[in-house]
Amino acid sequence: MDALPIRKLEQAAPLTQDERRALIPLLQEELSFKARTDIAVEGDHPAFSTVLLEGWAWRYRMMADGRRQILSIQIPGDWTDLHSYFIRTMDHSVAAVTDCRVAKIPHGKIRDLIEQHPRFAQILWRDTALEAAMHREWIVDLGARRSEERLAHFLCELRVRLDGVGLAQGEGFPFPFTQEAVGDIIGVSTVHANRVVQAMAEEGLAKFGRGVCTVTDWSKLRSAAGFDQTYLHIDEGPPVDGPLAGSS
Amino acid sequence: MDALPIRKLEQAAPLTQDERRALIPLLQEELSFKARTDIAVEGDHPAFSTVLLEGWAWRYRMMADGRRQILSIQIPGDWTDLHSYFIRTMDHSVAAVTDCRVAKIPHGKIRDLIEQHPRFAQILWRDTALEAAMHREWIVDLGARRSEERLAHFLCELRVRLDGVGLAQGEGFPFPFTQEAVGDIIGVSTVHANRVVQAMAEEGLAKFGRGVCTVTDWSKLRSAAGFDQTYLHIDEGPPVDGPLAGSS
DNA sequence: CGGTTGTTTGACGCAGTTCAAGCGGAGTGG
DNA sequence: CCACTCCGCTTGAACTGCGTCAAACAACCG
Repeated sequence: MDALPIRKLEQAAPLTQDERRALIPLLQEELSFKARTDIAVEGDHPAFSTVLLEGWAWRYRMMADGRRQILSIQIPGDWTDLHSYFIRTMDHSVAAVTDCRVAKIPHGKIRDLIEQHPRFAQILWRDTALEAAMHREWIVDLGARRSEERLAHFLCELRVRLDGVGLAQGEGFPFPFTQEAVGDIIGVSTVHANRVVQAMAEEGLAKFGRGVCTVTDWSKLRSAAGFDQTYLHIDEGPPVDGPLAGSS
Repeated sequence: MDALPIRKLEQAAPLTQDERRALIPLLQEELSFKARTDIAVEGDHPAFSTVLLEGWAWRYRMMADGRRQILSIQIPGDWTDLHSYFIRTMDHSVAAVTDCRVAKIPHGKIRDLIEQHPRFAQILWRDTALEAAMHREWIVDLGARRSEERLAHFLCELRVRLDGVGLAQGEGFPFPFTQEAVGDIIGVSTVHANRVVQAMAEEGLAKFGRGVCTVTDWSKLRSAAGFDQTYLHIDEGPPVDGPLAGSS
């Protein structure tokens, strides 16, 4: 179960036995967060990074007048704030959506890990690049898709990512979001989020209930969303002449 | 002039004489692109990364029905596709906005550079993290700000970034975008982009003309945009216990 | 069983889109 | 040097997606 972060990193390239042995101890120090509490807050200067072991989290940004924008969703295996390794000041907050367990990894230990096993720099860096790619897709969502496409696209992304860590079973998958949260994800008001949700249920695209989303016809949802999973770069393998090529 | 990419990397941490000597030869192989031509296209598998030496570029994504979303703006000193070092398939395109000169750096040479000077992994990785931070800000823009705030915010970001590489002089700065492009940046139609541009001129926030944007009252524009430059992480210094701390 | 949190509905208004046409400046060819 | 063309900018009018306000309802929980 807690090998999840490792399994996720290995999507880039298998780890050697040595690398694995070096990484595992770093995942031992755990923190727990209750649902709806902050893991890191805008303005903080964290001295450690965290990896999500269990539960859901999100990045978000509050504006002066109370508007909130959710920036990305974190599922088990994701690094919740790897960037704090490079960037001193948090420019957004991270919160637990459900109850969470995270591994706490002091920056100094990441530094040591990379010094002793330089390939980790590349592996973690790739993770940062993937996160940027997901951000770009959200920019396309918010800038160029209609609200119903956006929600459909979000569901597609979520399914593929959950699948990657074995958390989506068949048609349904966990969906721990209120409609207010859905609105703040796809950039519409709560009222409109409700209408989009209902419209999608009526069209037979997706149903929501008790923390679960059920999709009966994925290909229909995919085409409604215009979803193309290239940007998630799953099972793609590294570039031919790239840093991780040797081991694939 | 061509030391720009180096100067930009040194915002994170000064390079040693050795590192500098290793980096400079990589910037020697140049390519030129005419305005409005593609530097890299969605679906490509680039074997090299590029750094912008002169001119402007942008990342963009086309959708099946012709909608276009611009994902980020590149100015001299920026890496136009560093991520292709890790990610085999381009999930978006990069185009020259004006005539451009870029340095072409084969992935193998980046690999060698990092092997011989491991600190470059950290320095370039930080660049990727900064790009992700800018993407997040655009997500906030498109999801939670009104169109006029968005344009104001975009101008503020641009000014700060241009300032960082010495390309903004006083009140005015180069602004090589058509109104159609402005619309595709801030996620509105061309017609509406025109109305926003005019409204901002009337309110005395910003004037546009002949490839130049003029802002007489920056503090006014800043507050109209709700601009806070934290997310650009300029002059912030690295985290205390982070990888680049020793040299600041 | 009352309070709290999340969902649903309706009415109304506004921000932004779409379509369609006209305008002006810059470049090009005769 | 003028005429033509193209491209980008501008304008108006009708339309629509989405926001806002306000209220009711449903579910959960102590």
